[in-house]
Amino acid sequence: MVTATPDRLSARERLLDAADELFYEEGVNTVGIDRVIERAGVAKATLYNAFGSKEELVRAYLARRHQRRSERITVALRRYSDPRQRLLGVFDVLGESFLEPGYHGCAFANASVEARPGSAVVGVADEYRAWVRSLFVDLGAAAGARDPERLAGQLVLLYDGAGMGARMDRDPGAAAAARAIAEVLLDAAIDGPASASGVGSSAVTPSH
Amino acid sequence: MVTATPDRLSARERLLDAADELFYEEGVNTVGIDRVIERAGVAKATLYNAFGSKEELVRAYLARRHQRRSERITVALRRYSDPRQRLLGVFDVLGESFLEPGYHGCAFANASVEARPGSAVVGVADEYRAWVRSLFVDLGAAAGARDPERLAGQLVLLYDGAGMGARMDRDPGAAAAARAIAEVLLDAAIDGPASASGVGSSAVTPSH
DNA sequence: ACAGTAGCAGACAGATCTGTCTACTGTCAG
DNA sequence: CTGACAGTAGACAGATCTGTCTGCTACTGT
Repeated sequence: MVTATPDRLSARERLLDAADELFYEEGVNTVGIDRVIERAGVAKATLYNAFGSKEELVRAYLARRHQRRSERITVALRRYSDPRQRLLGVFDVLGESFLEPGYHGCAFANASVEARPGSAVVGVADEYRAWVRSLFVDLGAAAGARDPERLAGQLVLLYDGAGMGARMDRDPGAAAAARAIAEVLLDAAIDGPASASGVGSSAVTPSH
Repeated sequence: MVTATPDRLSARERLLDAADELFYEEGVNTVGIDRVIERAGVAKATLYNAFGSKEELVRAYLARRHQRRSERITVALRRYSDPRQRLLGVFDVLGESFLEPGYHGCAFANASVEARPGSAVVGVADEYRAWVRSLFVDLGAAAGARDPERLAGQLVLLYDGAGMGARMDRDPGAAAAARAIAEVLLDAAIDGPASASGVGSSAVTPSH
């Protein structure tokens, strides 16, 4: 039902492919429906029959992106058995993404900038971020962190910073920089009780 | 010439004020010219007389934002004389920004998402980022970092990560988290040659 | 054979956006 | 007083965008 003939994907699938390329590459608001259906080789009625609205197409595009990204990371981490390597491996995957041609930053962050505040787009972005965070919590716990939640917060910050730097400075090396910092933080999170300053308690909860 | 009567700002200034609020709050592409001139209380011809195009208005809005932000940080850092406090103070200013009502992330990053690739917007964003980086280089050097360039790269990454986290997770505490990490990195950049792992050389250059 | 379904092509409505143009108004220097 | 100037109000052109609707085609299960 979803799958069409073997050599030709279903209209829905082709629409999602086209949406993925165009929306990610050029932005959600810049790309009109007409260009999406043109690239997908699909009639306009088919799009509205399958998705109902542009916003829903955008939501579906992001949902699929979330699914593929989490799968990709999960699979890539299977290469490692050492918990420490597994945690740092997330940044290696990130670095691979940065090197892909046409990297334009985090799709969820980008779409979220263009979305209306109450939009469903914000919802998928939240889900994605929750997934990343919980991934880091699990990896941190497995690696023996004293406070996995706190470490995860720090790692998400590095994850975000790397993505932003890679986009704004066109510098794929941001992933390696983030990885190096992650190593330091991971060591600090496993070793004895706090190294020098009051990092132990003043970070995860705002002190204002 | 620029300044009008004392109680009433010049049309150009009122346009920039309106553009700043609307473009930052709701996005550059979402807000039309009509809404800007309506809020500024200005005729449409006046806008095109003063700026020539919407893109130029956007550019001017970002340029003023850059100027104000750098001034704000510079002034705030005058409170401290200790180089270490001055460096970390940048993240305190960041935290204050996050607490302001209606914080919506880095204006340059947001505008850059919505801009066309070759746009002048990308140029001002680059200038802003170059300024932030050189600020961190100077502060790091003053604080006695062995490799101020490398440290600055790390701090920019934290700066970006904090901004992204504050926006996407609606969490102003991201600044404090970034500050805590910055402390660790600053210590590591000043102390003896590398603490545990090979952080000393493998970070600034990607090891892939 | 035939009904049902999925899809294609494209016209169309209605809204919105940028940018231009005309005509009017108030202020101030000379 | 008068001409230059800066600004106001709003109509207008031309483009573009979302979403709907009509008619036609091709395949597929019974």
